[in-house]
This record gives sequence, structure tokens and C-alpha cells, in this order.
Amino acid sequence: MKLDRIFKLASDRTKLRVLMLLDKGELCVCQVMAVLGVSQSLISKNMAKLSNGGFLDERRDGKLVFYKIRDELSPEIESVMELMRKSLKDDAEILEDLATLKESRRFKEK
Amino acid sequence: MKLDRIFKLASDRTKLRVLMLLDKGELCVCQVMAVLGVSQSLISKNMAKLSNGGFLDERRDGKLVFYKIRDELSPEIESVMELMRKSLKDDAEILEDLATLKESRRFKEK
DNA sequence: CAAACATATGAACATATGGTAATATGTTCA
DNA sequence: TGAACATATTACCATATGTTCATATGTTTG
Repeated sequence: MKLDRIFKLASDRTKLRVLMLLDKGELCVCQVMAVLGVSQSLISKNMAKLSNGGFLDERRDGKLVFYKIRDELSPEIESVMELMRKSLKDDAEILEDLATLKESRRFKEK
Repeated sequence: MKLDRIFKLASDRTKLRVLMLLDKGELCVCQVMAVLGVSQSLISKNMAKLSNGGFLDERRDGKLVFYKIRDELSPEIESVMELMRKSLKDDAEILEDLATLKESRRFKEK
């Protein structure tokens, strides 16, 4: 995957939010959708792009499709992820997303 | 400058080529235009965007406007530049651009 | 000042992208 | 099998982006 395409995949707020969520671990489409509060089709499309672009791996488990950050990232993508982690560490919206994720997991356990 | 905007500025082939040229040192619009073989207005616009985006500094010297990679880059942009250098080190088109740049300088000296 | 040159800007166009809404596909389970 | 759920895909729209062409602005020099 060429560098300009990699940057393009990371040059959108929604995809950054998805990536930062998945950076905490594997999630299915419906979980990401619920946490970010955006439509199912948008999440599905974004995840498909990130998967084709080499950021994500997917696996189906019954009705659910789980996505996660790929184990063996290309060096370029690994660098981009690293930069995202550093740069978005204190981003208000991202922090809120992560808090919502924790909340959603608490509810799930009940 | 937010990270998604930074990535967006680097997610285009022409801008990457411009940045890799300027990474070798200051150049005016007409030099970049000549080396890359693209129109004057496109180079001018791209450089303006990169300048607004925090990648470049500009200075006018008579008729010429020189652009260069900013001395004090933000950490994010510095990382993006570093990634570009590594990733495009062996890129055929970029290498060709750099060769053309050297050629153009030889001619200039005559 | 006028001509020539370098750069910036605006209009116009094609394409790409982000997004929504609706529909199709795949999966489970009663 | 069919209802219900999760995901993917399609059609569609609005906006952004890359690009070209024409024109305006700024600068030097005859």
C-alpha cells in the first residue's frame, strides 16, 4: 500500500476514532457503532476500507464480525498508528469514546 | 493543526513530491514547477496549502518566492516527514525527481 | 511607465470522499 | 422454514479535492 493511500485512510476523523477504539482490542461492528454513535453502514464501510488498506483484520463469529488492528502491520502503518497514539492521547473526543466503550462493557456484564 | 488535517495534506502524490524536493533544501515555485513538470498554478496552490498547514515557510526575494521545510515543525508533522523520508527513499518517481533537480542545478551553473 | 517575468487567485470541471437511507446477504434460533 | 438480528452493499446526495485555464497581483528593468 502506497504512502499517500495510507495517509488518506488516516485523514478522516471517523476512521481515526475507529482505529483508536480498536487499538484497545477487538470489537464487532455493532459495538463500534454504538460507542461512536454513527450509522451502521458508515462504520461497516470505514472498517472495510481500513481492512483493505492493511490496518485491520476481520473474523466472523456467528452473526458478528469482529475487527482488530492487524498483528503484522506494515512499517508505514505501524508508524502511523504510533503517531496516532501519541497525538490523540489527550484528544477530548477520543477520550470520551474510550470512556463510552468502558461504560458499554460494564452494561454488557450485567 | 489536527492530525487528520496533517494526514490529509500528506495524502496526495503531488504534495509528497513537493515535500521530498524541499527536503533537500529551499526552492522557488518555478524550480519545483520545472522539476516536477506540472503547472505553475498547481504548484503554487499546493505550496500555499502546505505553508498554511505548517509544513513550509516562505520568503519572497524579488520576483521569486522561496519555500522550505519549516525549521520548527510540530512533533506530528516532524513524524510525518520522517515517515516520508523512510518510506519514499526508494520510490522510483521521487528518485527521478531528485535526479532532475540535480540536473537542473547543473544547468543553472553554466 | 510599459514590458516581461514570477507568483497567486478565481472560475470551472471531473473525480473522490463522507455521509444517509434503503435493501440485500448471512447467521441464528424458535 | 421464517422471524430476528448483524453486517454488507447499493443508490444517492453534498461537499471536498485535484487539476487546468485564464486572469490578477507583485516585482524588476528597459
